[in-house]
Amino acid sequence: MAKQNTVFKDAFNRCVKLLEQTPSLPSEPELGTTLGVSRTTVRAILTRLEEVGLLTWEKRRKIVLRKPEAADYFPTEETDSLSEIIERSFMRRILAGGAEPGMQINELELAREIGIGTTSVREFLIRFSRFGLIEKRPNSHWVLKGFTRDFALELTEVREMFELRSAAAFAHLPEEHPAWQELDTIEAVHHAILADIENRYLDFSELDERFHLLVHRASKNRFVVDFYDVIAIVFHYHYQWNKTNARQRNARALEEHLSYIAALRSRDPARIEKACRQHLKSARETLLQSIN
Amino acid sequence: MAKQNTVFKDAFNRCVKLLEQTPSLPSEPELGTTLGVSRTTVRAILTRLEEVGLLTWEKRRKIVLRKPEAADYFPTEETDSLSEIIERSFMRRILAGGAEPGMQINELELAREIGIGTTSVREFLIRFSRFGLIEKRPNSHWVLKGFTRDFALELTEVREMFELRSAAAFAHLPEEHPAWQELDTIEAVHHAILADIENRYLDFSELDERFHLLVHRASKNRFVVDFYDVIAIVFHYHYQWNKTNARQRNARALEEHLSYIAALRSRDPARIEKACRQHLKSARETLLQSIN
DNA sequence: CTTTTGTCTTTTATCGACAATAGACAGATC
DNA sequence: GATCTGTCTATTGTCGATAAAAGACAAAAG
Repeated sequence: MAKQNTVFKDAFNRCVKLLEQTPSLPSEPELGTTLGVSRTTVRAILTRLEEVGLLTWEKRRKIVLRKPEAADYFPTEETDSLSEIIERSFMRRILAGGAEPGMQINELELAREIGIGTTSVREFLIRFSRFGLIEKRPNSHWVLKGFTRDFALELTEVREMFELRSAAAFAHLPEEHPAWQELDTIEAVHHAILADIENRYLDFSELDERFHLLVHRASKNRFVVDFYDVIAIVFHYHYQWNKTNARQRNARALEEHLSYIAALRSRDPARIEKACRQHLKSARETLLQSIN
Repeated sequence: MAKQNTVFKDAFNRCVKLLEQTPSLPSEPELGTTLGVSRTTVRAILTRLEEVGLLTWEKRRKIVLRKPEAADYFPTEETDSLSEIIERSFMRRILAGGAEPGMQINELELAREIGIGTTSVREFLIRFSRFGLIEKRPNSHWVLKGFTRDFALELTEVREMFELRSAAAFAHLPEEHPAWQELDTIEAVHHAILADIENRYLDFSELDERFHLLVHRASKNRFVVDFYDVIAIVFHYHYQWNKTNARQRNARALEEHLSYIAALRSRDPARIEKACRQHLKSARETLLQSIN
């Protein structure tokens, strides 16, 4: 194949879910906006909906014929984009598998293992290289630098620099800035998770990312915001593969976030710095623990 | 063609230059190390040297037959790697040419214009995206964010954070660390250029990069060091296309560097910070001037 | 026994091709 | 007259193929 049709399949699935609620569908451009795809893809979706007997479609008349069933959806494995597949596969190798620092990375081997072309692997590695975990030797292989203690320390050093500055900038956002409202929402989710911590402690990972990204955005600096990608990916996979004491750790982090949020709202620089440092310190310790 | 043989051509040229001085050549592995290429390429070079009548080559006997002439070298246009060509071409478009922020970037068009395949352009854009000047819309075009005032301010903000910290770390390098010796060398070059500033002021650009990179390396943080790439590329092209008052600006920067170097050598934190801030401030002003 | 050379295999860099997806434009419909 | 649909074109994402370059290994030379 020349190109995966994951955009189509993913949008199709989301459209079927939409179908469960409405008896008909809006116009093609509107549906395109809702699903975040082009009209070409919308039309492909409509064609298929008709084929599987979920819809009658004639120009503007789009009438739902029956309730969607589980079998109508594409399997979730088929809706992941190629780069997501490569990323997961690669991160598993270097975080979970016994991948030692200094190891060579072979494009061809990786491609064959995942069952894709070399171009995609190359592009992934180039994109991934900005995370500082791998390095290219021109005309030769990539070298795995590894998820080492040094890596974690360098990462957190920059993170702390950036986040302290962003947190300070947050206090100066005007009252009407949407970030304050998002902060309220995020705080509410914190309380909700804490209230049912036993069952929901795994929801923390996503919330953590949402909160810190909000803080980083206050810096209004693209390099600071972009750097948060590096932090996010590391913590994301770290949470995924290291679940010892997760409940306890997450509960503690949630409490720290709440103090941090309260400090931000007070707009008191000293208090903000204190709460921020406190949380960053325990985040660093958590990360370091998982390495040694 | 599948691959440019620029590695061969460039190494060949460097080898011919080597030939001007010695009557014979060392072993294949040694020559490979000197030129920074593999033995395969070394043998290709030797083969061609023999073909053009510069060398007799039989096993270990490699005897130079005549002095190289200008015609023996490959033209310099042919020794630039593809990514260098793309980079220059692209930077000219966005810095020199009238490229407005928000403009779309078309891979195919770029490729045709430069006369290369789309894959190379794509890979270049992916690598280049970390400089924060362009942004990808998945399944669609790239957007030029442009070399704007905001860009320059965000860049220098991070630069100042990183460099102040690196400069402070420099003071703690042990006496025997090679950086101190490199600092001496760099200082000497400063004096040399200043002594003949009228003719050599354009040498500043390269020296500037060498000096600041040395400072950033003292941070021992890969993210800090990697970020210097962004600064370097921006200043590099900035120096290249904005030469108004260059002599005067560079002379001033050289003087600032000298104070900065003296401060580093004093290991006095307050003095280092002052000299560093002073220089960063005027570097920022220079950059901003060139934008508006 | 260390280094060099001859030979061979593996890997990277780059290209062109093509399906998926985006997007443009004119005529049709409200 | 604004929005929608039908149709067509342009661009992106991915693949396999191939020359350039790296690199492995054994035999030869010091």
